[in-house]
Amino acid sequence: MPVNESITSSGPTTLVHAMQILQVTARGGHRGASVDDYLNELSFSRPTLYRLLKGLKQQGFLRSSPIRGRYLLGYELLVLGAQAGNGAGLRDLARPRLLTLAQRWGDSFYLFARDGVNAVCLEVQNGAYPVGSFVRATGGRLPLGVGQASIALLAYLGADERSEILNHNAEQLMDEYAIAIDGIEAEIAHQLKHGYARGVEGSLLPEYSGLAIPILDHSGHPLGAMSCSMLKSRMTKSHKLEVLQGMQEEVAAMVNQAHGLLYLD
Amino acid sequence: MPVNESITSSGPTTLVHAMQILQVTARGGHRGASVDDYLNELSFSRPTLYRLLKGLKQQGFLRSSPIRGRYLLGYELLVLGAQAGNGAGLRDLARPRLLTLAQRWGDSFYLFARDGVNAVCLEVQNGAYPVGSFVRATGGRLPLGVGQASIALLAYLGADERSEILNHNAEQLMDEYAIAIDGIEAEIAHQLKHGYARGVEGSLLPEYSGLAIPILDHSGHPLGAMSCSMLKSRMTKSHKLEVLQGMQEEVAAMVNQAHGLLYLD
DNA sequence: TGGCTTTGTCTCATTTAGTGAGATGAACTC
DNA sequence: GAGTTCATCTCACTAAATGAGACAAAGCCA
Repeated sequence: MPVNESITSSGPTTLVHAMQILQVTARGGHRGASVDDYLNELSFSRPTLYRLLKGLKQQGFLRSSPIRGRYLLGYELLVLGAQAGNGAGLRDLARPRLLTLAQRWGDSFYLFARDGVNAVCLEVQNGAYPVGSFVRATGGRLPLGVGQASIALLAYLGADERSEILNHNAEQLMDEYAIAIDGIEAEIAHQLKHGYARGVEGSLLPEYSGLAIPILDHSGHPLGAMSCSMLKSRMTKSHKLEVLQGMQEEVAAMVNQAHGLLYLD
Repeated sequence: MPVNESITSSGPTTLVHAMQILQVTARGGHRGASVDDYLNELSFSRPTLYRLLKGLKQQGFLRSSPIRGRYLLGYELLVLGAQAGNGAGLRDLARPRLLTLAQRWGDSFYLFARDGVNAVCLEVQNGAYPVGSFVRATGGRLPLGVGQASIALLAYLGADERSEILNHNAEQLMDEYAIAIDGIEAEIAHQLKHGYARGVEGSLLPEYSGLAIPILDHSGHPLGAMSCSMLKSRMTKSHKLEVLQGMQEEVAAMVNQAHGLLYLD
């Protein structure tokens, strides 16, 4: 089965091929990918494959597995990935704060940013209590509309942009998450009125609940969102208010710090 | 000033150029890089630059900054980076354990793996106490020889491989860290005798101290190392023993889990 | 509003530089 | 030591990336 070509479509073919190699490797998880995996899934010759593998290895984007003939993602990606997740320096600022929150309340806290029509998870900090979430780890992506953080992000985009995104995601939201646009718009209204988001109930993860608040820059555009997730049974009125206040305090402090940092060019 | 060409030397030039673009972008931190940055630091024409930028953007490896004409690392790198750091599935296993340790003892705990002649930090979990460390975050790299985790990793490599690495790093270790090979070998001996590493005293970070233990696979090869760092004043004999035991328990549990996971093909 | 700067795109000729086929060498397995 | 798979090499070929410079578009500042 050839790799999905709709995503990795245009551009210099060498580049596309290289990225396809990385994708195939990533799909292999911690076992990586074998020469055959590449040859089966991709559509270029073996010498070319080896040339690219060699190049990617030299750049640190791949490394060879202890198992001969298998390849793993290289640590250079780790460095770049850590950088990539630090958009606006947000991640560094958020990390210790998420930890504080998780330790204090025992729930799990997240930092999200917008990535096109998706929300991408920049950082997770799990607490002591068990938790179910759509994202498993840093780097996880969700279509905007799923989860409370999505709502917090969507609410502060322009109306046109928002409807464009929702329109784009509508089918997927309904099919995969059983979430209707109406529900999302209702929650956006709730976010705008009360300053926090709760997420739309879908068919998945019915026993979990969460909260999210946006992280806005000085002009009101969303830089990201902080969210938390917990068992519904833990979401008592008082706990909700406590956690919400905790999150708001941390985000306010973050934004202050950010302003100190962002504007010294 | 052109980008360091010794690292990014050979391979298909398109690939090299693309990676150079990513490196330049990464160097810009959360401010990314501008068209001029690329044109100054790299040696290809503007149309080519734009073609590559476009390609990289389509692949999700770059995104354009809110500031026009600047580019940031894309979130695809985040996904790949998260994967890359999960060598042997170790990171997923270690993450909650590092958190437990950090919460329990208040010190900072790390997961390291070997990356050629370097040690790369796969995960950090800071505790409540302030801490100084050579690595600031996930993705940080140190020449093998620096820090306690390095010792733990080096100790379980073959003698020939070890001396090759030390030979390679010797100059840098002395110049940048004021660490002598003799000292490293002494600490390796200590690791092998007592099962844990303490790190070699260099001129940097004199007020901090640490411990590390290796994470070995079934055949005794090092998969990684777990380490901790703390103010010297906190390193009492009893605290040291407690932390060490805590780390050993967590690593033992990890290795058990790993064996359960790694061998079901 | 209008001129100015910088970003981004286009065209086209040039030729580099990546490509495929198949053979060969190296490493590990049984 | 035979067999298998991984990795490299050579060489001719031409597809495909490149550079120069012109052109279009988008902010910016007065």
